[in-house]
Amino acid sequence: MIPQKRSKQRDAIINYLHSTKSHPTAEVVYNTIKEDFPNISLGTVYRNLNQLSECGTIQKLDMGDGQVHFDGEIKPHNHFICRNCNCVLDLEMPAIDHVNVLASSDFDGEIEGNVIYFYGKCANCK
Amino acid sequence: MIPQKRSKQRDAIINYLHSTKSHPTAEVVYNTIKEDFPNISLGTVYRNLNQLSECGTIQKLDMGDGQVHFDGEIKPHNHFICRNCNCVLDLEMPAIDHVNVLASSDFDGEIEGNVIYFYGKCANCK
DNA sequence: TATAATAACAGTAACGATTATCGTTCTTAA
DNA sequence: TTAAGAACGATAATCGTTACTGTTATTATA
Repeated sequence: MIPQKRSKQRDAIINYLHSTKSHPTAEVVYNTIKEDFPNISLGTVYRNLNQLSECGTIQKLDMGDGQVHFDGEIKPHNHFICRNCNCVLDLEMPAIDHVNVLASSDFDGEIEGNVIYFYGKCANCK
Repeated sequence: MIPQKRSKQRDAIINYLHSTKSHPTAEVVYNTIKEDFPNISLGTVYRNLNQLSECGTIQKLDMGDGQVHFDGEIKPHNHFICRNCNCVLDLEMPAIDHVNVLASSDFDGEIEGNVIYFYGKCANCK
């Protein structure tokens, strides 16, 4: 689960994700890291992305476009997906926790959290 | 896009989805319909599920478990996913549209809608 | 009711994203 | 410095889904 030995490849992946506000797929991460590590394997990228998201260093985003995206920003925030260009943007907004209370009325289980995705047109596509 | 000829297979898929409150995957739909149509093809199930969700007869749900789920209930409602048993439940609650306004402040694009998934423990797993 | 056009089918191959395997290389504690 | 084994690169396998192809079923029209 938690990495036990350091590796240059993993460091590079973390650095890249912390340096960008985009929300790259594994493929994009792979192609980017490849510039510095021409021999890196796609499997290595997947293994590290999964490991890092399991231990909370990065965030895994599934927004329904058939590919998982990764986000170096781990403080809670919401995401916007453009229906036109499919770009993914962070939304700066207060945590929306009160909807959990709304959802809890008339529900017998226990609601621990929520994930909200917003859809529409980004500034460029509007 | 819109079906032009009727088929028993498609009717069976619609009936099944309208008769259950579960949110089956294509695989589950396939195995269920197979009881009445032993020769039905998985491709037929996928083709019809996609067609039906395109024309609004059913709803497509991507909840981040790697498989798409389908929902015969098309009036807007939210979903709950149990972190323990992975079941998917409908949440009876008012539409949560005001969060779009919250999200729109400080955002230059245009927000058209949102999808909220709630996570936690269902009544059985609590 | 019979016919003809073609939508929808079953079977299966192909695809794309992701995961698993395996022998080799690198990291790190002793 | 060394040895254990974590992490790697290369590649095969898996899984969900889509595309293709020849056949069957639906339906508008005669």
